[in-house]
Amino acid sequence: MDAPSACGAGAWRAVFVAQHLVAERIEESLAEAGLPPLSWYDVLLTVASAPDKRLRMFEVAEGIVMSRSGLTRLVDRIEKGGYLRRESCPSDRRGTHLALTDDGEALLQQALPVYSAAVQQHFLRHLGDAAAVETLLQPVVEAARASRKACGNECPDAAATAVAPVTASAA
Amino acid sequence: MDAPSACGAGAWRAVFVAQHLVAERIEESLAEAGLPPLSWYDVLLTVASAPDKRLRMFEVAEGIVMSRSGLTRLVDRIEKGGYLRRESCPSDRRGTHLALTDDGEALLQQALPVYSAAVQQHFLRHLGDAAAVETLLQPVVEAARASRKACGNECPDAAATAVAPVTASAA
DNA sequence: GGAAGGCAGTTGCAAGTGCAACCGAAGGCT
DNA sequence: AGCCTTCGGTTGCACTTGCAACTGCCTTCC
Repeated sequence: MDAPSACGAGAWRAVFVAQHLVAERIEESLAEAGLPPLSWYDVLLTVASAPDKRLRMFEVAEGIVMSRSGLTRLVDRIEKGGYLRRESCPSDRRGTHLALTDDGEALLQQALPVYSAAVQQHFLRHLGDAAAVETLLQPVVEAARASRKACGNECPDAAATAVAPVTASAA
Repeated sequence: MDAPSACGAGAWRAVFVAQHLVAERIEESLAEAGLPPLSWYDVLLTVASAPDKRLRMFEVAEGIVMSRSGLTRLVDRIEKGGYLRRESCPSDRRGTHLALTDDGEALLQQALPVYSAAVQQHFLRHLGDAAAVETLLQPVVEAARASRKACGNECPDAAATAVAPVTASAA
């Protein structure tokens, strides 16, 4: 009777559970080291890895999969901590550029070893083939991002497909 | 310069982002169908797949990776919706058994096609080898669960490391 | 040039979640 | 038996997040 797992939902559950558990463990490692929570590095690392070290709010929001309002508050906190700076965007006066402060760079230097070690210990260490996971999930991420934007308004074909029952579960 | 991805964190990012994006899309599919949010099915499916259709609170909390207090409130909501029933546990008077009501079973019958279709469309459809992902992540899940319990009480040496505050904010 | 519509970011508000503290019950120890 | 520790579940509280509404700016079209 366990159709869900039969139709491959087990893989989804695995991703779901693994993400929650590993995130939990990484948070714990960071907290133990007296460092800010994981979400801060999502932002800081995204900004740091930008070609010119500056990124728009919406670009970061997209990169870390967070709502814009959520990012506004998150950036408020990080900025108040002194690790991030809001700058006006010369090309678009609506926009805001995010840039790391010196403290922000220092924080990354301090946190990256902890972060990397946690990822290694709680994730990579137990993963047979990390590259395979990344490769397999890449299309999922891309499709979901595309579908996300498209559905910002609506998704006609997606909705159409959604009504179709899961054929695989017929097993 | 992208050390994080070099050290394999790319796979972690992929899992992180994929989970968030896919969960978002599934939530959307459920909402479009006028169905309750994903977290409800985490509970209902977990209970429904139990051998005797009954599960303790802590078992469910563990299965869906949620704090006990969080589950208490979540079960409050589902129970108030009429889909779940708290029963006293005969073997342990501290305990609470969760069981589906008839409406709960009906809800699952109604929701599973939508849920499965969403998983199919936003996840499996783009996944080359679902079984491989599940297999690769399984050890991660198990290790994280084990590590979770172990540190559930405390991690003395880790606490020692925690005394160092982040000095970078001294600017 | 001016109006209409869309986009970037922020704010009010409500919902969901975790931590710490608590209560009652179970199990171990003397 | 009685005490003490541990465990299961709930509650108070604070925090984070998303949605909807709003402001200001950009873009398009007349």
